[in-house]
Amino acid sequence: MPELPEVENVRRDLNSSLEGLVFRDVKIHRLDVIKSPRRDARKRVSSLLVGGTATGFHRHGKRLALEVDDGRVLEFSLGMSGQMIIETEERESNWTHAHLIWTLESPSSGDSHRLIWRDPRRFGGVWAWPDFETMFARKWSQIGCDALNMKYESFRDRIRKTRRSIKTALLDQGLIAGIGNIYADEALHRAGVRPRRMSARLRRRELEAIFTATQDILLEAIEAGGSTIQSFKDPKGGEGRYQSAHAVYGRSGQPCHHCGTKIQSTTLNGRTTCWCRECQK
DNA sequence: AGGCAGACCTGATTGC
DNA sequence: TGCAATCAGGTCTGCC
Repeated sequence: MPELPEVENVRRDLNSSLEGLVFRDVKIHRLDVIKSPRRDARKRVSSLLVGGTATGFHRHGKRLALEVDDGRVLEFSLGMSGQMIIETEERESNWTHAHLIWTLESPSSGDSHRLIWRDPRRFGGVWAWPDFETMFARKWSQIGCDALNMKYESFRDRIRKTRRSIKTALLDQGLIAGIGNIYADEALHRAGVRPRRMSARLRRRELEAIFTATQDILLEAIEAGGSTIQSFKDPKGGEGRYQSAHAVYGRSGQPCHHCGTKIQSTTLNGRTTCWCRECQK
């Protein structure tokens, strides 16, 4: 579900709510949500940040990581339905599919909080790492550069050398990390480029427009709290507001806001794809 | 190389 | 109201 703007909102919420809190305890309700590969992972799994103080809140593309003061890191991929939930003592709910539940404590006030990893569809996962550098070397450096933390030249070079459609290329996390189905369609509409255009044949002008549109839309979406289509909620239970700004995604058959033409919809690489045949060439 | 179908899952929505 | 079919912000594998 969540793309870069949604994950960034989760990161910011965790940062503002959990920084400086101590992980006191964790309850593991489903061990198989932890995907750590190494044999010694079990030792790390058994503690899962417990005893550490939350100090780092990182994101690369759609991936998220929590770091504690002794260096340990937990990496999260939210998949389609992964959710982080922060609750205070007074407001505890009984969540279904709550696979991991931490208790955190404020060293100054003594207040306690719960952090819940919930993932009904279980397309997401959690990885335990000894430190940020190891995670970066083995995981984050292997995926593409972050869509927001990217130079135009690097974007251009990556897109130019593939013969796939531009939409497929934008969705490829190995090229550029963070863009998913919503924001790929939205960026291509704003840039005026059809999703099936071959990446390697795009003009400089078009590549620049796609780059700019991507960055602008991701930033606008972050500021709007992301897009809530069915189920996205930030850690405090809030919904995104960017879905009302969508120009094409989820608007098949409705008039284009710009020219009034009916928004088209098709399937590209198994993903529903929406575009305007007048605004996009 | 790249397109495509299918697999992994549950839940919300749609249509009869 | 109920029940089945369809669809979903994501990856991954394996086949042509």
